[in-house]
Amino acid sequence: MLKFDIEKRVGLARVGTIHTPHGDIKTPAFIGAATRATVKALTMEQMRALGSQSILANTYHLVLRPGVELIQEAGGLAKFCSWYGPTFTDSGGFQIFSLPNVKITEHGVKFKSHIDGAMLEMTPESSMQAQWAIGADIHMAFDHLTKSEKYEDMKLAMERTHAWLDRCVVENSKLAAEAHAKKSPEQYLYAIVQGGTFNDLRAESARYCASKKPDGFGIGGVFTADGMAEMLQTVNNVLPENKPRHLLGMGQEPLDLFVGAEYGCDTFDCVGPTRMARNGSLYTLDGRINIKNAKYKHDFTPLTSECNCECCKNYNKAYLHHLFKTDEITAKILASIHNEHFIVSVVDAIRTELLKDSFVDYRNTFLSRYYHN
RNA sequence: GCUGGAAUCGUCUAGUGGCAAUGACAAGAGACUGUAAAUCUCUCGCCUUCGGGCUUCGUAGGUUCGAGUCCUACUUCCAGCA
Repeated sequence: MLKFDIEKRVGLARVGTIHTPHGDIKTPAFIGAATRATVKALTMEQMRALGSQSILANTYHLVLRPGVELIQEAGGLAKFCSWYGPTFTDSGGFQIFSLPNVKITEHGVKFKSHIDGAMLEMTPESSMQAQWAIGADIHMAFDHLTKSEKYEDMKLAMERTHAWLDRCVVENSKLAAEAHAKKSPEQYLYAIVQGGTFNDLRAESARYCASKKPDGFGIGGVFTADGMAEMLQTVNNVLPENKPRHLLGMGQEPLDLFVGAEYGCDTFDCVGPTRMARNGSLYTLDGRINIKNAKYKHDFTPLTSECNCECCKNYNKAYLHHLFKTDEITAKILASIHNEHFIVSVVDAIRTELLKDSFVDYRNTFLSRYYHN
């Protein structure tokens, strides 16, 4: 069983530590999105230096390339990419949602590979097998997201997620027993709560997931902060307190992280910070700015004087503007260092402020300044 | 000097008688949430009440209902010959 210590509770919020075989995660924490075993534009050394505690890779993408066998040959995901710390994998469920040409049946999902067009099938069993082979510390159950906003569709997706969770749990036990026999490190399974924007479905999903007694929970299918507080209250009041909760995919907006942590989520992951960075949209305490805008051409001040990332400590906005306008690789690297550091730091600060009992003041001050415009 | 060829939005370019005129780049702005994203979208002659109006393809004339496109001269550039 995954060890999770909670040292402080403030309402639904908690400060804790997830103990994995490859190290601890002090929560709340932002997990870097390393979809293809890399956080785009960043080295693992840079990730460590900017304060990241853990990364999350994607099973679908790694199955396609380089293939699960190669990662096994390397000694698992962490060794393969030289991340000497805790790792997560997402199940591939999100790709049902994001890729065109997917065929969903009770058995599983048929994808058309976006690389060579080959038909591939992923099932709860095959996702579990792939995740065990990839060897991250924490795995996500294979779930079903839907683009539909209709209640009936959301209910069906949730029910399928539950049926698949049953199969994930069975397969996971089998694989865990095999690993245990071989004395290889333990790996853990998070069930994923679905239910969309419907709180009765969310509550039902949380109850169902909890009944399966997984090691932790992912909360999936969340796309905006609208209604998130209420939804998280519904879900996290049902989920057992003593297990970690990961809010899947949210964290592009600082608001997501404040609401997520306040209402009981422990970890977050999001591609937003690095994608924003590559596209020139950079976080400051006064909101995001587009560094490519002409007004920064002659601005020789740092992005923000209150940031101590490598980018802000050493470079100015005019230089970053120049790097973006000339499409230099360094632009994306520095911007990614900054944005990832910014978001990791926001969540770290939430942890600190919860411990100091000053969370609410911090949140109000931060958000009113950040969303001032 | 002669003989050819060329001149179109900031740049390169499409266009060989029929709607301010193609594409790329540059420029300006926007979007992005478990990454098919180093991506995508919009604007890009001037004015506009968004219906449209006005002025444009080196310069000046001409032919034509109509010219970036054909003709004449000039200017500039390129190539070859003197």
